[in-house]
Amino acid sequence: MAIERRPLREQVKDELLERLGHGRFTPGESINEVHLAEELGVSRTPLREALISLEREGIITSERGKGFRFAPTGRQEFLDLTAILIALESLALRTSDREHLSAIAPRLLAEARAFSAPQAPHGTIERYDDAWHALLLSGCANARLRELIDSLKLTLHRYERVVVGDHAILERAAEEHERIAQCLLDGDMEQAVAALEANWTSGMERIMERLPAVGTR
Amino acid sequence: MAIERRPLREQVKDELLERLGHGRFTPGESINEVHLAEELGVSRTPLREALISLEREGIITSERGKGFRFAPTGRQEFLDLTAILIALESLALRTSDREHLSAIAPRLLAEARAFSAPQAPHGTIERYDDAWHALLLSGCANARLRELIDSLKLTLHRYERVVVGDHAILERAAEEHERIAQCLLDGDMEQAVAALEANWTSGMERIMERLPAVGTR
DNA sequence: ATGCCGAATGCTGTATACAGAACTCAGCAC
DNA sequence: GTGCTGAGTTCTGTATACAGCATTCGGCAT
Repeated sequence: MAIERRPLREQVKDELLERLGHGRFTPGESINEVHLAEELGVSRTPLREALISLEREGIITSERGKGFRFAPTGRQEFLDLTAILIALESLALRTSDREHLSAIAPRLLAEARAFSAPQAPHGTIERYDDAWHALLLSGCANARLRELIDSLKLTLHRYERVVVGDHAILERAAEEHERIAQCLLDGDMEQAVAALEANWTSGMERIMERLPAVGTR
Repeated sequence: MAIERRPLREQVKDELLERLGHGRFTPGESINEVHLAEELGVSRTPLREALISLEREGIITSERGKGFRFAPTGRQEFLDLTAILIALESLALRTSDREHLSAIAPRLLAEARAFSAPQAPHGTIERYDDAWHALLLSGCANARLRELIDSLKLTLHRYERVVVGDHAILERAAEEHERIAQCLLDGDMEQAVAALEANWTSGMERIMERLPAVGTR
């Protein structure tokens, strides 16, 4: 039955990410360890361990004597992160096993189309884009690269809140996904990579439009 | 006078990296927190914080109940890491400010040539390659990208020990650096990126030749 | 009213304490 | 001799304690 017994620090980390995704923390907000630990029902030790881990991921900042705070967001950082992720996902796709890609291409197409359909079941919506990309890169043998991409996506998620709930944007993404899948079906890697980059650029622009010009809250 | 008063956890982290670079730990080795903390003259708390930070960088692994150990190395992981770094440094170079590149190109050339010279002062040798690449990317405005590259290089350093002290290899690298600098002087970005990738590939091959086939110690 | 100073408070950074999991090894059955 | 078992030991994961820095706020001088 596999009783999952993970360290508290990891559970705390997940919980913090979850709350951040739901907007229960705001970027720049400073963290009171005692209060937060109490609220989470753990001691300061695993909380601090989780914070240090998140700090290395760039989601949290710390300053000697001042403690931790959620890293401020900014338009420039968003652009920077996006540029990195484009490069990494392109690499992952290019170096994926061709056979595996051919094998999953139909599924990639199907899932994109299923999502375009009027009412996708709720709950799957938020995760759709992530899930699709994860499937796309499931044939990437470079484990390190996959982990890195996942980690960076966590930091990008902080920006995606501005478009959460906007179905039109996700539909547009699904269309772009269809295009990528089609390229893979055709076995045209160059086009697939180009389409993937276009997908990223398009998503980036949608978010940029909605990010306040300065401060980015 | 700027008395540097950094948190112990960071000093510990640096010390561990230093020791790892000098081969005082071997990949796969497991860590006894009490002993190591004592040896470093700190308590377990900042040591564990340093270990958790290094874990996120991929230099250390942990398993619930078993504690921490230095992450095992492997030929495949080395290749994986190299592929990532090629992509990221290429990106960094391509997106660097052209004017800044023109400005530093002469220095890049000079440093590469100075190093090729018979006897470069000792101590500068080990850091030469890193320093040169850092200078090359000094015009990259993407701070996040620069941090990421630095972080990944730390993990690569674990593999470079096999060629440490081999001056021939560094001279070859210096020649490749000259080529890159020359491209930059000519303002030929495409060629510069290609030369940079060649530099990486070449270095990778030199190291691969010397990595034991299995286990990678 | 404004700005400086100092006590008081709160919070972080580090050390230590404690409970329970994992490992070790002697003893015993076979 | 080999394999199992269980007490003892070691170590980790988490909680708690403590010292010192940072911040706040009231009082005083200007």
